[in-house]
Amino acid sequence: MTFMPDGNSNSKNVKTLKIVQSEVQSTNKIALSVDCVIFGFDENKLKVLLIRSDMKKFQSKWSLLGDLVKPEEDIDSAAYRILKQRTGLDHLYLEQVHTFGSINRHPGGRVVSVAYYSLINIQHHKLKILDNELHWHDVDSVTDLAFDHQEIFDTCYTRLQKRVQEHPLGFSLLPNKFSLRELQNLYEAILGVKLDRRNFRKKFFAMDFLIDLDEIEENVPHRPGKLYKFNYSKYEKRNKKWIGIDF
Amino acid sequence: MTFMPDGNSNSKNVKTLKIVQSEVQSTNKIALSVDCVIFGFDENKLKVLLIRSDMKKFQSKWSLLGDLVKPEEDIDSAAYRILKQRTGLDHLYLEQVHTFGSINRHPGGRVVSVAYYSLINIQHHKLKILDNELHWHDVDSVTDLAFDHQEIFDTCYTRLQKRVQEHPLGFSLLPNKFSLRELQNLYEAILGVKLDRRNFRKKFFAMDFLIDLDEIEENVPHRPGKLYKFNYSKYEKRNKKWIGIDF
DNA sequence: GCAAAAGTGTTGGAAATACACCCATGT
DNA sequence: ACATGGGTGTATTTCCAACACTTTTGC
Repeated sequence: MTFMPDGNSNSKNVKTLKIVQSEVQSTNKIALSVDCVIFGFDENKLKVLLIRSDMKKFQSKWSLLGDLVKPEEDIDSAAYRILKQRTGLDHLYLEQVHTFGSINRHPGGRVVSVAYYSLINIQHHKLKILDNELHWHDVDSVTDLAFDHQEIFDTCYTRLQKRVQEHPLGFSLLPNKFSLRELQNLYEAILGVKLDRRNFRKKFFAMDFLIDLDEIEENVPHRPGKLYKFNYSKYEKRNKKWIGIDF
Repeated sequence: MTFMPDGNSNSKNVKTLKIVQSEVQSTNKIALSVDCVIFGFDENKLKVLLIRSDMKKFQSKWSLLGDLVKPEEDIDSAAYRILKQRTGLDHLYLEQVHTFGSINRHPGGRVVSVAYYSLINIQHHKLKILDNELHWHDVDSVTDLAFDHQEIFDTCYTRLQKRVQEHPLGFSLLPNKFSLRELQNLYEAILGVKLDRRNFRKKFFAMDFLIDLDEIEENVPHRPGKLYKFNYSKYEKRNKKWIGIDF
């Protein structure tokens, strides 16, 4: 990055560290925050974690989980910290999506927010902190969030829908052992479509990233399905060539 | 976004505007910048605009075009401003890619940078401002940039390679009227591959987004090719369904 | 035995790939 | 005439979509 004071077109324009430091200090009137869109999957529905806004102005509205980034904190670390504080969880899939920087997006002042999304397995981690009515909402019912959180949510949801088709993210929403039916329900919930069961199975078996655990479901009121887990190490070694122009 | 002072677990935690404002002000010790990776295409090579770093510490290194975001400036606007200042151009394709926020990425202090990339047609806009040795570099020769600009560049280049296959971005790098050979050269340069000429043509004709201008190239030392332009309005009306799970 | 979901194959069409020859122009 | 790239067609393969019946288990 280069600093360009207005009107300065001198080509011998070299700055000492001290000059740059004072430029940085005089310009840092912008606060930085992180907002997390945390997706989960339960009862064959895609869910998202929301809380009641703790700002008076948005008192009746739902809001994403976020916080200001501390001056000495990496932004990715801030996202992990928020996840940890809100869900008690570490080591989750977390992806930066977009940075929202409209001037008036936040009533408290100029706050630029970096949006992340994360996927967590609802079964494995019951929520322990329930402040501000923290709980899971069906993604379909998410409307009219506080701040510009609706836009952030929509962006993250769209990103998830795209990513889940290109990368095996979805497995982190499922139990360690899952049936193909559960996997298909997950994809149908995320993408909002119905898929042909036979073709779905064919596709996943052809990928050859599922490990047959030689176990079957229990306590289901019908013929139990076989259980699988995802072969991450095999997936990591694959080298996909991705040339395919298609608008 | 929600503010969560450490240790505060009161579920009636509602904040007035004044409280939030003071929180924002006490935390805004982070400067925000924008860095632009500006791609062009010339002589069948993909190019990128770089300048010499104007910081003493990186004096011999090349650097991306960037600047601090002003406190009252939208981040997208800042990116357009930088483009305008550096190239004299408006109304360009510009896409936000990623935000880089490591603690020590900038020697002048805590600076978080939002990366954008842009595509411009080198033929149409000769550079008029040449401060800091601004000029076009072959993307293949870009190494060892100042700051963390190598990482930013790599991220943007990878993003371009992906996007150009899904959206008709490439046309903004070409003249208004172009031959299919030029189009293919562009794709080959961006993706770094060789493509079969006949299949390439078949694919683009099948898409049916090219308008045949009934004109031919001039001053070429061989049989001249037909000229086309891209049918943006038809492209906008298309509704692509994009279900296709494929890791 | 009945309900409910598991499991399994085939076929036809579409799209991608591989590949070779003639044509138009400038020199 | 020749060098250069423009322009075209076909055969093959691969992938995807559509579609129906039998099997296993719980009740």
